[in-house]
Amino acid sequence: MKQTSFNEKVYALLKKVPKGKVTTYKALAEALGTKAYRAVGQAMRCNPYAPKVPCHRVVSSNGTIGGFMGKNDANSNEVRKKILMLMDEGIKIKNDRIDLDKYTFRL
DNA sequence: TATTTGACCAAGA
DNA sequence: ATCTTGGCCAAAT
Repeated sequence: MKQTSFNEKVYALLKKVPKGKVTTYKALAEALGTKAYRAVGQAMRCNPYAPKVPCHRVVSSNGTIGGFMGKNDANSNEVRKKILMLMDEGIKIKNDRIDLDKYTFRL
């Protein structure tokens, strides 16, 4: 997986998201001046900078966590850990959903 | 160069 | 509420 300028942009923007806040793929893409929501997700899939780029802090527009690490079958235990991590940052999650209105960071 | 794919989104059935 | 469809853009093949 080779990194591209687009990915770098995504990472840079994502790095700016403070703790206790989240953002959506859509918001990120649009903040970059594009509508490539999906491309943003692909950048995450690569995720070359583990702690610098907090993929767990990026959620889908509907408030769900998204796919992340291979989205384990029915239980998605990995995703669940991330949910806990987000909660640890002060984000409230209800039934695997994030309160977007309160926690989405304005880019 | 062309086709496929994807951690998405919104609207319709 | 769940599933399908079409659309969107960039990266990978």
